[in-house]
Amino acid sequence: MKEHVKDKKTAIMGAALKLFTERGFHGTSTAQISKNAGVATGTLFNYFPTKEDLINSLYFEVKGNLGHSMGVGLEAETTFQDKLKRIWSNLVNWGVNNQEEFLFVGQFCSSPYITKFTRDEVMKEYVFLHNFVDEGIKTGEVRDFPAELVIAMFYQGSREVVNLILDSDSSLDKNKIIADGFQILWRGLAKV
Amino acid sequence: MKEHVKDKKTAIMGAALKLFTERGFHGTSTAQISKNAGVATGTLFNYFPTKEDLINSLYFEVKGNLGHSMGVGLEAETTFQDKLKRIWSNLVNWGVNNQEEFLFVGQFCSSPYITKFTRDEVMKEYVFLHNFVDEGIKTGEVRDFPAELVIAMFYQGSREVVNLILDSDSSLDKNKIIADGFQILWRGLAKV
Amino acid sequence: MKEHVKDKKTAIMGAALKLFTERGFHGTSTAQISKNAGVATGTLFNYFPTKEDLINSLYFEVKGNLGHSMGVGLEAETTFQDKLKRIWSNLVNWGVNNQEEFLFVGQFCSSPYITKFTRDEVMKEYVFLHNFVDEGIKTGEVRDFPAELVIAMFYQGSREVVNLILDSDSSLDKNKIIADGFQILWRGLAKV
Amino acid sequence: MKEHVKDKKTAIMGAALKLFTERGFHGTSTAQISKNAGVATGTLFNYFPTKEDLINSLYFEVKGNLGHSMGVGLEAETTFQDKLKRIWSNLVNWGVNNQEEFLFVGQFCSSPYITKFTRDEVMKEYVFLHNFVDEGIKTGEVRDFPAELVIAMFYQGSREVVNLILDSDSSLDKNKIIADGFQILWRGLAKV
DNA sequence: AATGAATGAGGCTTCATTCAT
DNA sequence: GATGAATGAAGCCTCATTCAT
Repeated sequence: MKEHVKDKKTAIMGAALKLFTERGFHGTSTAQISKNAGVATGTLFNYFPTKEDLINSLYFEVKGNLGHSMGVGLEAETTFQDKLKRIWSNLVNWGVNNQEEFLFVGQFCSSPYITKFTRDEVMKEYVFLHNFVDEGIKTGEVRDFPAELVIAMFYQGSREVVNLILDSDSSLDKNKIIADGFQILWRGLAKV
Repeated sequence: MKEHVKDKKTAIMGAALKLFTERGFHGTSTAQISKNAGVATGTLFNYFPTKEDLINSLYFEVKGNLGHSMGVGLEAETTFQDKLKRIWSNLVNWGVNNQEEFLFVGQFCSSPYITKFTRDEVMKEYVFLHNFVDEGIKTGEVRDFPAELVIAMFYQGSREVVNLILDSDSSLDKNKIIADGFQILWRGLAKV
Repeated sequence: MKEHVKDKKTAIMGAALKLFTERGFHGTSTAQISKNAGVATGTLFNYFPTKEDLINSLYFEVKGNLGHSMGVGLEAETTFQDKLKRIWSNLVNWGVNNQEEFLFVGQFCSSPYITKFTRDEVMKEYVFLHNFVDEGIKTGEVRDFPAELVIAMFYQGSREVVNLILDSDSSLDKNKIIADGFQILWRGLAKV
Repeated sequence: MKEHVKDKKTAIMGAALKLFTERGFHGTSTAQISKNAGVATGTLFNYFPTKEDLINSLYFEVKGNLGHSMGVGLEAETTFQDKLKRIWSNLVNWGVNNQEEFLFVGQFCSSPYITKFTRDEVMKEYVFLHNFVDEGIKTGEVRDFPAELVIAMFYQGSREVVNLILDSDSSLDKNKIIADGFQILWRGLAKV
């Protein structure tokens, strides 16, 4: 029974993810979402009181998921550079392997439909990245730039690499771009 | 007479710029735009047959404007690095001085409401940036990375710097961030 | 349950019939129809995706209904003349007893809002009249005129009789006009 | 100058005739009429204070024109039958030679946009037809049917003949249909 | 008389949400 | 919980008409 319930909820979120990404928030009707999810129009509102609740739940889940992926396998790395590189490739690979989620996050990260509450809640997953970079600056591995600047260029840099890989016109090798991108950043950031 | 006409059109585009940026395309009604522009609902449609025509005209104008600004004062610079730095600060300063335009472009550059035609038309302004970077790679000023990657990191990097400057929480010095940002990139890109 | 549904649909079609006939297609707003039918504005579109779909459904139903009525009781008649007379009075009586439908058909039979598809679909009901007249000409009951001409004069003749009967100014006896009208036609058409 | 004025007015009425017939009253915008007439939107309202005024003027002119044509050459005929036949072919030929006017009259003769005033005004042209038929009944040339019935079948009969001739699918000879149609009617109406 | 930009009421249709089954 | 018909506010766009030039 619990399974059954989860099925419908998952189906709704899946359909919403796809449609919101393709057509935007107002461009997608709850009826379309229900239809794509294979449930009745009323059912959606059993799980999400409001269309905005739905997109906020979705954003929370997807961005949280990204936050988790970011840190996977970090303990296996020893040097600061290797750890940072691992985070970098985790970010890029998540985007490449979860294309819809990647586009969704990019599109709605600064959307007015995502409440400040959701945004703040999600940020908690990213504290560790801030701490990690701060640490790097303190220990001198990274040159003395404002931490926000470093994080922003790092995070958006990884997104650009994903875009390049996903861009069907481009025939570049995935792993090479990941490595090249990191090299640019690391040479730019590292001391010496 | 021509002035009068231009007034209304300009007022509509101005209101649309602000509202589209704040609330998205579907989140903004043509009635709101007309009201904010101080014209009747019907007047908007005298100038733009369709809401989509309006946003496309707007995008064309705004992004074209950005394209122009990018190259201003370039002839005063001599070295490749100085030229690139000038482009960088042109980009950042345009964003800081044209906040609404900056956010608008960021939000709608990959929106489905902007037609391929508009996008292609606008791209023409950016050919010179591609050529410039290609040249830099060929002459060895820039290390041998894929040009797309370099351009993407450069362009998006400049956008991140603008975001940081505009971010009211941040109390960082504008010129320092511009310089720091460029330094990170240049060290990452330049040969030796 | 089914009843309830049918109620609303029927109410909408009834209101549409009356209003379209009185004020024309563009002269009638969907809001007026909904209001007259006692349903919400949106409800109309649950049953008819489009205003044009509504008028086409209506035309199909009404003209089909007329087609059916035309042949009622035909088997009770023996001679060709009696059969034709029965069709004649069926046509007239249908018009007199279904005034709104009668006017509706007259007004929209050559309207651009009725699609060719609807028109063709409806025509199927009238094939039998064509065959019947053809037969009459072949057996010599009817003089050798083009069948189209005969049918047109017959069908439109019946319509004129209805108009005369409905015309409130006229104080003529209904059955007499029906008989007179048929007499004129029959004397005009019959051999000898 | 007077010519010039008449030119614009005529152009407007011509465009209106065509468009009203093709797309109906509400289906045609005054802007479309102006455009087709080659004048500015405002100009139309210099001649016709209202869209309804325009269609009423048009109806008055067109139907009056038909009324006139009906009686042309009547004095050349001697017998009642020949005179009636002349009216019949005048009616048919007017319709065939003035297709747009013919359709316009058919479409708007019972339209709510034509005021009772216009309708009555126009009727004056048709008094003579009534008198003519009355006379025929009184002298015994025509059998004793209600005059309204005779006129209705006569007038609508002529319209059906026009429809048949204009119907491109039909390959019937024009003059034969005119003669056949009259024969049907005359045999139906005439004493003996 | 001629023009056409401006107006704003009104038309068709969509859609988030409710609720009786 | 699940369903889907019903609702009516709100959205995009049209259009008859006015009026300053």
